[in-house]
Amino acid sequence: MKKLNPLLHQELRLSIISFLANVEWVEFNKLLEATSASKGNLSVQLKKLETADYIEIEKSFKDNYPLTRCRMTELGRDELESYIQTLKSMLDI
Amino acid sequence: MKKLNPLLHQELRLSIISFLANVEWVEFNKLLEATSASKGNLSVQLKKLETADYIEIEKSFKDNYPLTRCRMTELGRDELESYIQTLKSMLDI
DNA sequence: AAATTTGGTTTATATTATAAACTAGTTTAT
DNA sequence: ATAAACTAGTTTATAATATAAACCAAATTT
Repeated sequence: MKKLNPLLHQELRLSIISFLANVEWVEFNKLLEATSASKGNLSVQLKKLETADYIEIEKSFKDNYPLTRCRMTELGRDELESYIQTLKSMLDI
Repeated sequence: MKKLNPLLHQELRLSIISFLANVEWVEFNKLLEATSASKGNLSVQLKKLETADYIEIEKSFKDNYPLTRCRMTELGRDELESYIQTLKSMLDI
């Protein structure tokens, strides 16, 4: 039985990654809304995904305010695909 | 976005449940082999699943040794099905 | 110019997972 | 018959992880 990637096998990070899978650059606040996470938790989990190179984080300013955007990397996409395959075989779906 | 049942969204417990989904009564040692877990971890996670009534645990003796068998309950089966549906919608699969 | 809001980050705490240590007994070798 | 080794687990101490509360810097509103 193949092991589930523990970085992806966590609800918030999986929500983030599966959300990012369908779009390009997404703002922090958009993810906040999409995932219903707290800001602190979202910040921490985004950094973990970034550290693993599953997403990239780009910081800028918009209308004078800091603005953080994220998008998935190729590695992130590959790992998600692989995670899904593992799940499918585990669950027979 | 529906929440993933945290009792099932854990690798070992998910392995246990998805293994039990396809069989009837299974012995502790069989699960040990099927999941490659440590005995302690398996014992703990089985108890959690039993506490939630997702599985039942039956203790007996075989050839003088204690023997523990488990099987899934109807609730366990329902919750697994529901977990899979949530995952599918989350991951678009 | 004080109070509030925005857009986050850091960090302390709570939760969870895991493996090491233990229990209780059985079998085997001496 | 008794010590050593093994079976089949459980308990518990520690490690890892998740989460939210507290914080920060700057911008805006009053």
